[in-house]
Amino acid sequence: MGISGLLPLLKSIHRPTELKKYAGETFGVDGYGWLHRGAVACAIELAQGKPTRKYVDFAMHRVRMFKYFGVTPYLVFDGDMLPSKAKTEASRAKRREESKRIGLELLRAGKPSQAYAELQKAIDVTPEMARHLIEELKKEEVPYVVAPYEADAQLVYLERQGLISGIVSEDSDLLVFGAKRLLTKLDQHGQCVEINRRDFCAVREISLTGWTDSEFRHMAILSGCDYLEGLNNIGLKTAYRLIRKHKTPERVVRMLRFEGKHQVPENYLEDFQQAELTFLYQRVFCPRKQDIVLLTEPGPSVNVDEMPFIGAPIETEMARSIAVGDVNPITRQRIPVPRSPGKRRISQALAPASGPPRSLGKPIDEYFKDKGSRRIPLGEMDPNCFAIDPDHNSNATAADAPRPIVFPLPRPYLDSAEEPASPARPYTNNPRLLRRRSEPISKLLGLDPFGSSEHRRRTTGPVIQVYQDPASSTRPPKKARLCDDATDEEGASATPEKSKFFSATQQRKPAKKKETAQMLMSDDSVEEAFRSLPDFDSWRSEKPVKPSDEIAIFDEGSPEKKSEVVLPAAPLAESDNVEDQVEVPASSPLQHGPAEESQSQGPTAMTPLGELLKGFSYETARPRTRVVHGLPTPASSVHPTATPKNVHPPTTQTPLLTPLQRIGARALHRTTSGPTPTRPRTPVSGLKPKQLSVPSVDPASIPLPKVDMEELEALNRPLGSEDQIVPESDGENEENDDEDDEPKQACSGMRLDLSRFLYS
DNA sequence: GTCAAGACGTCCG
DNA sequence: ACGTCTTGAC
Repeated sequence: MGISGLLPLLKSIHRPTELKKYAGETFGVDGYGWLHRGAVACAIELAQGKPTRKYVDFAMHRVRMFKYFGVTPYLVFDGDMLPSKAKTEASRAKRREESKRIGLELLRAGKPSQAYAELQKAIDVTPEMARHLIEELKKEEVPYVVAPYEADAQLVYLERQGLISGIVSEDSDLLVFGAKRLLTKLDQHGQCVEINRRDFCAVREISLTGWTDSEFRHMAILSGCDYLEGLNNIGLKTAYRLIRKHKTPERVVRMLRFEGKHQVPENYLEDFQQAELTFLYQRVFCPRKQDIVLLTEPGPSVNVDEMPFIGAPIETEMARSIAVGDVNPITRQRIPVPRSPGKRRISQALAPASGPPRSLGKPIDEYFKDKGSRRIPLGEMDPNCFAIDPDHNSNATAADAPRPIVFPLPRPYLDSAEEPASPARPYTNNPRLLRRRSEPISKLLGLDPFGSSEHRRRTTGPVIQVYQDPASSTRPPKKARLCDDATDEEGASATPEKSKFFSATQQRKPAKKKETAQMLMSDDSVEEAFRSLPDFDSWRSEKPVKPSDEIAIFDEGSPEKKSEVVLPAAPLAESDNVEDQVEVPASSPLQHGPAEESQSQGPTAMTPLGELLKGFSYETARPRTRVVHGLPTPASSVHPTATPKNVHPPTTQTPLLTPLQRIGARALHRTTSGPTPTRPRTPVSGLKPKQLSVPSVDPASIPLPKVDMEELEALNRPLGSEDQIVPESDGENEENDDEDDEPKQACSGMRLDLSRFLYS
């Protein structure tokens, strides 16, 4: 279930990838999902009560696929259901029963296909089924855990703890829980799609730029989620608009009631808050502490006792028993150990643990201190050996029973810092940057209703390179509609900025589509870009110009290129050495002193533009993005989705740079490692530089428009391993990162992928 | 009056 | 994921 329509809404930040690109990492997976899919294959047998283990086979097949690709799966199973879900679960159970009945009838009636279809709806994944799978997982040393309540929350917790570096799931709820890295649409070949929280700023469908987790969550809940029915006629888009416009759920509800167009239940707000608290504080099992904890560390103002809806507390020993799969999380009864399916595996199971890396430090040792018993193939044990009296069993379990195997990841950066994961891929982590960016705006403004004190680990900052071209004729109206009423409410702070910007622009091309202009005005990604024009500052320090003139630079090249230039909203984000010339310190008087970042830049922080922008308190408080002004070959800033006209101009093909551009290009070149719109760094061997510049590629030959070449390159780069290799790198010593030192990395093999990717 | 965005229901893998 | 229906804007 989850939030219907959320994943499609984020389509523009879907990054096609393959599992093998995450080799060496551990990914959490939703065990229920795999079991369910496996169960579909044997729906009939299950409905008939026949013994079958096909669902186990399916899941294990996936496990092996993960291993094959070098990725460690960390299976997480659902536990008990939350009170808030109990009702819906009850009705679902009823429906399953109904489907089962109908299905079996159809079967008897000799309509197998219809029966099958019906029986698929009757599938119920039980703790016993999970237990069967768990037995196999133990044999293969696959880490797993049974969540006290929902697997989603558990997965996100594991991710925050750095026990996994991402989550493989089809459930969009994970994003609402705060997942940072989600892999979806995984197929049997290992193809999948990555959705990264840090890319949210790049979503094209709606502008989530600067949105906090809190706002995002509000939007999701408002549109309807598992914990709270949505209001009639309010889907995601509308919810987005409402939150954007009114900022807080309270105000949204007040407005809705005032307008009377929507009927809002009496206690909607209370329910809403409960839903949110459930997303925030649901109980999970911490493999490190071996105990129940809350998904989010509660602040002082949070009274857990007043939140029964997040699930009842669970005693430590019980929680452990549940976590390892010994006890049914719902009934709290011991789950009988299934009779051995796997005699063939005995030897393997008995084999001295080759499994988990040994030198892993103490938490791990703890997990393995019960090694002895773990080695005994449970499947071969007497099923009753665990059937102890309830009083006693918890103790026994805690001490003797197998525990989830937890591999501390070979990913130093995960544990090292507050700023965890900044993982891999096209990203780099500049803690400072992230920190800055993660400051919730609403907080700054004192708007956050439920005090989004939340997690410290939020990743909000813009990270990926986005080539939003507001002028792109592809989507203006939609966005305009989504944003327009936001603009009129946004108040004085925002408006002037826009008008300044656009008055300038419009003067230039008055006759140009008015529509477009309006759309632009309503598009805050423009503000975003404008606000953060990095190099404006630097430029100006050398040769001050009026903002409008700066804009002019963009426009001048060629009218249609304006779009490209205006927006590469950006990313930079990830450059490690951000503070160099390229970065625009500025923009946010509210948020941070230019202090640290501008050793060399100090002065630029308050350049004319900076001052200009001072007025826009709200806007400027948002995370900033970096824009790469047209310079480096325009090509680089062309997003694949750009209309052909954007791509074609021959001029874009010529890498001729003005001196100024060269400076900028050099700076960017040197300082960025993430996907940036900048002129390509040295391409991976096997690719000619030219191939990286978009114009040289026929747009038509690019099947996946959402990906741009820079990103592709970045994606194919072994950043994951970089992180591992350079654990402590604070970002200052990686100048060459994205350049030619790649060969050094242990990923020469991946290069092939790039070309494949490019031309497939 | 038209058009299109968005919500919602149904079907499919 | 697709298709239909309702609603709101122009």
